[in-house]
Amino acid sequence: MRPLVHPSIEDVTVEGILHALSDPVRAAIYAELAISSGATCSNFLKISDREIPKSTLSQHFRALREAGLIRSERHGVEMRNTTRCEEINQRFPGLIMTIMKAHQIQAAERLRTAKRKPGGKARTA
Amino acid sequence: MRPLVHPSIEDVTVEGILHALSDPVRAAIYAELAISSGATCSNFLKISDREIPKSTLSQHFRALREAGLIRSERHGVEMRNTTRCEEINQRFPGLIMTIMKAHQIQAAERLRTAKRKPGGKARTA
DNA sequence: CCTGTAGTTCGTAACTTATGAACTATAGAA
DNA sequence: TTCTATAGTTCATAAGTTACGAACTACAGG
Repeated sequence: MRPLVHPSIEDVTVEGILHALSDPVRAAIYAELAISSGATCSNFLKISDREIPKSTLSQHFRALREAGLIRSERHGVEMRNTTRCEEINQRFPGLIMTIMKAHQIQAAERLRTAKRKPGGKARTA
Repeated sequence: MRPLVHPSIEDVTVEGILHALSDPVRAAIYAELAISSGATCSNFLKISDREIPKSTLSQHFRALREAGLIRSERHGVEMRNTTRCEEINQRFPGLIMTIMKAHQIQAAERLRTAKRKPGGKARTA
């Protein structure tokens, strides 16, 4: 089994970070990890009311890891994941925090909108 | 020819913004537009030392437009593009600015690294 | 060594993106 | 009005990426 890849901080790119966090599932995982550090992969088999298959989750963790957003370490049979936010914040000040904040704002807004028109989804096509 | 789509600001999503700006060509276009407002599509046929085909450019502009990042208006035979940064900044404070700043930091760093090892590209695979 | 749990890899189907060729839209000249 | 040039869009398709089930590896505890 190929060893885990963790890019060194100089190899972390903005494109990579943005791409990784542009997926709602990955953004949710990352947000959760930022709070409950050390969570394992299968803590996320259910996230934001959605079932995610194990293989898909594994790929998402790989994407986060190879973008340099998280660090994963094997502990016995499971994988402990932690964010690399301090390092990234050194290199790109405020980036992660601002993105997470924006995701929060959006989530809050969605809650409010959902209450008004449940199940709705408008488009100005 | 189908009319231009500009999502209303409430329909703009963080995922959409991140995805749009996670492409280096689109990030470069957006950065340029943020300075020289009103630029046209073909002002970017050459960007960051790369030739971009017209059809590809057109798609990139569409991506930026449909993510809500820019506004495009026909003026005679050409298209004038402007950023929607004020609107977005209202909704997601600091998001765009921080991302552009991070891109700048990275570009500056790349210049420095390029001087040291010209043509190089390392990986911690 | 057997079993269970945690996660990875592989193959493939579904989706996305890049691009050349052909098209539409507009301005200005003949 | 028609002709020509310029700016940009659309379409078809090839190339690349992503999702996910099935089969696998890795480790812990009987």
